[in-house]
Amino acid sequence: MARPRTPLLSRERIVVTALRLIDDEGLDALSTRRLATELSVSGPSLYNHFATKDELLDAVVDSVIGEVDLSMFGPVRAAGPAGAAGSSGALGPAGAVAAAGEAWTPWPEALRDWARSYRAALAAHPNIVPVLAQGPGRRPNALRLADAVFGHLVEAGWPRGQATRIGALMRYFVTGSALASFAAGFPADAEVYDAADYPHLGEAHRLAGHRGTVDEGAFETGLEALLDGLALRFERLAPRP
Amino acid sequence: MARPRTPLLSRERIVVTALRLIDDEGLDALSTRRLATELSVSGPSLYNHFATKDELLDAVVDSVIGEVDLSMFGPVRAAGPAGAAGSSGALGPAGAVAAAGEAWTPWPEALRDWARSYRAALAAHPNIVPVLAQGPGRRPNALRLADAVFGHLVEAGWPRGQATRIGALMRYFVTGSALASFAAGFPADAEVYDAADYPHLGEAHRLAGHRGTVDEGAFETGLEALLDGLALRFERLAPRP
DNA sequence: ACCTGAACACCGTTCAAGT
DNA sequence: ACCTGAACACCGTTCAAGT
Repeated sequence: MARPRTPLLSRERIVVTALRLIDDEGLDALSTRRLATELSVSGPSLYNHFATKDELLDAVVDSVIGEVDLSMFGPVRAAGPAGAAGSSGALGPAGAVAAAGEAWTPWPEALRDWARSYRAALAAHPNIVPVLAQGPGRRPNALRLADAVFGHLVEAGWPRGQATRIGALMRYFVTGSALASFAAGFPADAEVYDAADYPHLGEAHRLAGHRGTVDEGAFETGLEALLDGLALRFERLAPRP
Repeated sequence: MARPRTPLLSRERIVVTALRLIDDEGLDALSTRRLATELSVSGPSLYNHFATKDELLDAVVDSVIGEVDLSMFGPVRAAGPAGAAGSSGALGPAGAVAAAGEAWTPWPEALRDWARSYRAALAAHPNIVPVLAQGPGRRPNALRLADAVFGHLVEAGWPRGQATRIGALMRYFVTGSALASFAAGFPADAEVYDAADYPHLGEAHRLAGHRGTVDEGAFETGLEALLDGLALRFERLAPRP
């Protein structure tokens, strides 16, 4: 067949199919040959659209990050020619509000909403989290996310150094919670938990059955604890009369 | 040569060499053939000691978890015939103290010390964290860790459901922080951070250079925030007069 | 019991060849 | 420009053969 008049593949079709394969069968199931079969082409065809498998994985990861809601951090900058509506010079909340006519969300609330959306996006595709957790790299959506969080915290009054740390620690917590289910990590087989070896794990075999609620509860508890702890720190920073 | 009179391999030698390979060259560099070469044997020899590569990886992971300090949670139960000194039935701190003659560490302090040791052990081998984060499975050291944390929290007065969530959220945070450096995830190349696209990331190219302090600072900030937030919750739970 | 080489069904990637 | 088959240097694992 050689070259068809209308291309059989596109980057988007490849990315979507790769993500589905990773979701359904795990990261190890994604081989270039298997993916090509899934797309009804031969293996090397993929190299017309991605230079390496790593570049393909990068695109898959960024498509997942793109699902994270960032609207709580203020006006979304257009992907096209930026700068026109740019509030890049804004030094505080007042500036952002004035520029966009949008309500400015207090940082704890914004952080909470964002963390939930972030976790939801990642938890929908847990098998790819180890790749994504390696950092933003040069992926546009990941950089946009980092920019939005950092910018909002600084505009809210956090010193830049602290804002960096908060961005980091929030990512630690969210990626850690999305990487794997805590509950499902404990085998459902009761015989694993010999009372002589593990005196407190007598009920651990039930965890996997309550996977959803356990993990969700742990995430929410941790998120609230983090925000409470950060609020204490923020008050110490800028004491209110 | 066939079978030598003294075995060329042992599980421990294989595990140690595998971990070194993973640390030095990444998880992908660990192939059974490459590992065998490193051990001066042929590939299939490994299968006399581990049934599969996954079983080998499990052993490597558990050896890393074994480095985590659990002494702050009280007397270490002997690996041999347990039960003799067993405080398995202890319902509170007083019981543990009496049984072992050891000081009982308040839960926030114990949790802090443990989290630091946990992170240090994992951060020393970041390339294997994705494997380890999948949960304790049937690995003895991982189960021992879960047992110690949960047991201590319950003895400290946390309801069992809350204790489970705290164990989970602490693991989220620690594994997330050890999985990858936040700072190193941002390319050191300043040209990545176009001001039109990412107005707040103008200094992000400097992050990688301060990798150690940024990640350490973020971990410590997050840990203190978590503990502060949990302390608030604990007070609400059992209000002091 | 513990090691070997040969073999099987896989990998990621390159490249010349086709339209 | 975009697809193909053939080829290269790899994989994890099985198995019969050796001592």
